[in-house]
Amino acid sequence: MQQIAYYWITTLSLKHAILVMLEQEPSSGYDLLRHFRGSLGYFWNAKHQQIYRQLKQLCDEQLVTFENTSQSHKPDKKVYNISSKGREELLQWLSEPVSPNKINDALLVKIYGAELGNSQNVESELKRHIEIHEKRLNELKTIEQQYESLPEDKQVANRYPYLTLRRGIIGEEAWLQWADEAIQLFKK
Amino acid sequence: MQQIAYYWITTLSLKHAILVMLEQEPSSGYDLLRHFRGSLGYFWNAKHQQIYRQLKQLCDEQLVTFENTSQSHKPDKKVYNISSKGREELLQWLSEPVSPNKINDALLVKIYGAELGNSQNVESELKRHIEIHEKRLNELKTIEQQYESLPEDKQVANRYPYLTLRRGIIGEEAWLQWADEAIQLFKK
DNA sequence: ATTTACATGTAACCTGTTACATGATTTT
DNA sequence: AAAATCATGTAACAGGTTACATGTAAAT
Repeated sequence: MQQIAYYWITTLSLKHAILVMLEQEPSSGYDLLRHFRGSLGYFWNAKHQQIYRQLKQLCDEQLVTFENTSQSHKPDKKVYNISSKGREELLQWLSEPVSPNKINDALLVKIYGAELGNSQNVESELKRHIEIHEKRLNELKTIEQQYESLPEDKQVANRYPYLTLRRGIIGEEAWLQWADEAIQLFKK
Repeated sequence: MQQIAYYWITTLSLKHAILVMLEQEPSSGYDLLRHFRGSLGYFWNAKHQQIYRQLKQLCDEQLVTFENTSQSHKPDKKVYNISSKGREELLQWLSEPVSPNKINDALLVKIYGAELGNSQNVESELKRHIEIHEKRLNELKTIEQQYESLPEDKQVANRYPYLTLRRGIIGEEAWLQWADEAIQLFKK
């Protein structure tokens, strides 16, 4: 069996993505949501319904605890903390292998089948995506500039998150480079 | 609402990926599975259980038809054909926008949290992934060489699938370029 | 002898999305 | 006045994974 080396590969990463964030600082579900929309969102996505459901499960498993916190001029919120059991779980997960990212890219399915339909539709769809990716690249580069203006000790402290940012930047640049090639082909 | 422009964006792409393949040639579930493991697999993945279930649904929706085919020295198989209703559905889908690819990358979650655990574990995990990506890049380049040795008319006929191949190659090269940066950082 | 390829499925479960639901405060 | 942000949830459904299930034929 070719796959035997991978049979113990772990999945369940929403759980661990949340634990990583809670390890950095106690957060409410809404805080986590914003985190997912910001930096983490470039490599892990989740909707609020998923986050709240997952937090409930994490409570049931005693991997996190929470406290109700009242705020002035804002609704109450539940602030979650990672527990020692949660920390153990996280360290265990960090030491295990993961399988490479699964890719399901509908735009490429469309391009693959572009011959069948109206290729102009596909071309304008491609252009729409180019705008989205350009915007995202600019956002990432802005974050990179902020990182580069940090004092050196803070840069060192954040070097691993910075690496994930670099992944985003390199990935988006490559995407746009490919899109250039694609546009050239559609022009022919 | 920022998202309002996208509210009619379609999903459901396993369905359409299968229809695209059936439009090219009638296939059994097993044929589709191999297709997903081969060229298409670099941007759309599905397990056999998912494919067989989806084919059943497509039958129920009358988007495909099938015939039982017996083969010598091999088990019987069901060969599926796209129906005219399926062709309509496919053309409709090709003309609609899709949302950009959702990314959920567990390796990046690990790197993001690398400070918390043993960074050597993360480094060796990264090296394992580098091997996988190098292997995949080589496979893609082999397919590209096959494409380049085709006569020009066949190259033109396959230019859209070729574009998806280019996406794979450029994407893998960028991934490996990033991994180089990452390895440099771990050495420090 | 063992593994890989061929070929198709069911059942249980986990993960992710969409729709529905509420309500205060702040900004435009 | 309308929209965005803050804040948390339920319910139904769709999409994807893992485990179970079976059996032949060809290749190593």
